[in-house]
Amino acid sequence: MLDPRYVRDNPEEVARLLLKKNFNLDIEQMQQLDSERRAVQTQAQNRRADKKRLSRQVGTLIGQGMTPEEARLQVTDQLAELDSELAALESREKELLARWNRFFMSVPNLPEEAVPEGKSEACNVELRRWGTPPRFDFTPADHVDLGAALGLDFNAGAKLSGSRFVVIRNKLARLHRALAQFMLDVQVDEHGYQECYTPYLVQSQALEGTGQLPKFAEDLFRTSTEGQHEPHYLIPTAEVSLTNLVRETVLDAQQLPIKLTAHTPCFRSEAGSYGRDTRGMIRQHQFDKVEMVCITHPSASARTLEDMTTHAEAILQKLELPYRVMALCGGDLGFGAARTYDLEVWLPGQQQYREISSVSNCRDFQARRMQARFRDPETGNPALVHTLNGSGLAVGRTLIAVMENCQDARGCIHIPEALHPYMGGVKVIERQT
RNA sequence: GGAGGGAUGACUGAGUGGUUGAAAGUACCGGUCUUGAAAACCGGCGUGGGUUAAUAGCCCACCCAGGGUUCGAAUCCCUGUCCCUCCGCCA
Repeated sequence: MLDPRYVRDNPEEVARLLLKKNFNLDIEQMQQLDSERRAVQTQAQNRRADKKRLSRQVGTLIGQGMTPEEARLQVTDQLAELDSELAALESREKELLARWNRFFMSVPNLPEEAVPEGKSEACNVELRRWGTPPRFDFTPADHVDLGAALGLDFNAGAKLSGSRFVVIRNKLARLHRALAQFMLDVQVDEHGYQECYTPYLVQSQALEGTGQLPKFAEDLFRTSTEGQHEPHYLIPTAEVSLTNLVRETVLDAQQLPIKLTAHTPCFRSEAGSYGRDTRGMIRQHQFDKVEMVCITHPSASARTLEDMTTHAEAILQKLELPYRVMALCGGDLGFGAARTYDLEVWLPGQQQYREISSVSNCRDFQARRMQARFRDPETGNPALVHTLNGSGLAVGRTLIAVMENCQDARGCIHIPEALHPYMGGVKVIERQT
């Protein structure tokens, strides 16, 4: 959530920045809702103050020796009047507050000034490249064709669960596991993240904290509401579990930064992406990811975004996979992000770069929703932390990248050296047939 | 699945209808003392919102959440959520 006071005081600037993100802020509606809410709230508060004074009077009168009945009689007339007034005011107050909340919870984060203009991913700006796409003296196959003989089984996935699911077998499954282990080890051992194991099912509050709810319910898988339990949602990313670890806490300044990582499956309904990336395992309902989350002092988040990006890049470099770093334009930024870098890996089968990691600075947007704060030694008061998240990396897509970049003319996969310790001696994945 | 016990401020923990936003302790901040530090002593110390030029005052709300009883609720009643203990079942 944006700081409502800031929005109130700087509506034009806020609207201008939101427009960069393809979000049209209706200033008039916002101001009307905001001022109406405050007006009604002030009135209701004043009536409540009156009422409080009356009940205190009763207490005083009883203390002076009056019987409770007598004392009560002193205030009944005034009270009846107040009560009817209050009832009307309070129901309006409640309704306005709910509307106000819905409105402000649905406004995306402001992009930073440095974010490039642009409506769609076509306007993203390439910052740098690493590595050179491999040259083949044959036509490189994509991971679907390669995988057919190596244990990548989309039919089995469909049989069990429908479209956008996959079963992986044999050495390829081992490679998938090796990648996740390798990534987690690098982030923990080399970059100092704390390894976490977290729930894959969370409650709605957690998703509200990170911004998936209330706006993007259709992207999530929800458990049935059978019984009286609150529904659970499958996490669309470990960002939800890790970031919400600091929800409703006041941290010591010395605890910052907090660096967390976890390897989890992620579940996305992919509503609205029908027909996109239907071939292969680029876009699945279930995929594994190693996630990095940093909780920082507000002054450190810009720097941390750069650091986290290099932490994600380190994985690709160790795997010797060519990639480029993109600064997302305003129109391509996620709901909670103020600034995002995407890492795109080269896929020879598609002859293009495809997203494999996304690193975002959410500044205080999620922190405000979560009430995640630290005690600021300067003021002695709690202040909102900044939150950042990034993939380090998406495991499924990394598997694809390794397959396509490390294939040979026979359709075998040559495992990058960094993974050898994780592959139990296997250096080449041979075709089965 | 059965039986019971809980949820109070950054933390520990009192408090069962009337200036209680809430004792006490810890932590934290300021001061005295000290060469310095520690200890001791004194003082301060919740969050959100409204009003406002104000991070000054004043006001409202908040003792898990939502309803209710009452002139008045942290305290009584109902519902829900979460946590814990014991038994059963179970990866």
